Amino acid sequence: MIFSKTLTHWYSNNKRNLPWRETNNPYYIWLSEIILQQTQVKQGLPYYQAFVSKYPTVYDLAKANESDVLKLWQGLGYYSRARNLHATAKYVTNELNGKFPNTYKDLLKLKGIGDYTASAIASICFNEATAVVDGNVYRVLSRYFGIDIPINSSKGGKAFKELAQSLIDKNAPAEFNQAIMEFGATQCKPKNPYCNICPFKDSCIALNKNRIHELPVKIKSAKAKKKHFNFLVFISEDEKTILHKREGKGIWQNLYQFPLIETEKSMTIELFKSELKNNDLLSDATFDLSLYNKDAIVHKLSHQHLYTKFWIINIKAIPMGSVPISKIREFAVPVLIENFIESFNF
DNA sequence: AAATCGGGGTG
DNA sequence: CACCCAGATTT
Repeated sequence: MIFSKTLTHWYSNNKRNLPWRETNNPYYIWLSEIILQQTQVKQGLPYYQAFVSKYPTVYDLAKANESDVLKLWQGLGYYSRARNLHATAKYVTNELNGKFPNTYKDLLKLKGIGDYTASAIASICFNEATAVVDGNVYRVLSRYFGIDIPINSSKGGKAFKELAQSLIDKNAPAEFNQAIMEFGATQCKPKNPYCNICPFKDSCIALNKNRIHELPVKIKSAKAKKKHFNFLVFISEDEKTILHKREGKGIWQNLYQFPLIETEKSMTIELFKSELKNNDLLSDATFDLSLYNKDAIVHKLSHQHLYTKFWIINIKAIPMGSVPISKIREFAVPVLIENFIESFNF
């Protein structure tokens, strides 16, 4: 009780003004929570504004095309969030008559909503006392209580959820949940937290045992794998190119890209010319090949480092599946492709 | 339980 | 370079 009181008092004096704090409408809260998954407020804020502006209600989002939703999501990453967002908007509109579920248990059934998001919506919109556990909560609780169970282990997930649940103010769950996250985000930061002005400085176990820097404990993930991407940037005499939609598993599902040839090693122009001889897109056409970037562009993702070369292919005509170059900015593309499009002088 | 899914930012 | 972010889902 003293913990939650101290926390919410701190919050009342230190909370940021954020647009999703001006409403309890589950559509807006849901939208903000999906956008903010693994995403800092600063990065997500403009996307939230754009989505609210373009899709003011869940009905508007439901009747959009997935390609338009992905285009608005472009650059934010973790694109399954956008696909699930759209699918859930359609489900809520068509199967639930536009009304979001109003309990943790029922919210959990929706695509893209896991324990954290169900707890956030249930508490903020419906006053249900379910504790959120996000990266901020792991950090605050592991430090304050001196807990060194790895936060990304199944044991840690359960332990911290139960601890947060035991601490939540059942009379003000929305306030408590947002307070502990805000506290973790702006005060009890990963590096250089403001312990000298912390309201918990006397009772924080990590601070008093000088363990701030070693908590929370996290199991390390594998290092990223290197890949070599070669994009084929076709340019025909009538100013058309080729874009392919990424399908199946893997990164960037349902986004567009130039035709891709992945190779084991970095390609020189000689190696790549022979690589192209047995390519469907270029079977018996005459073309002129040049390399846009001599040194590979390294695009770093969580689990892959993409060493990328853009190959320019000037060709007389593109028989099928071509796109006017003037329209390529209408497609949702990965940041890697977007950066190329913006820097290349088409 | 471990791997996968992005991109921006910090120290 | 490692680590983190208002996590969820698949393997």
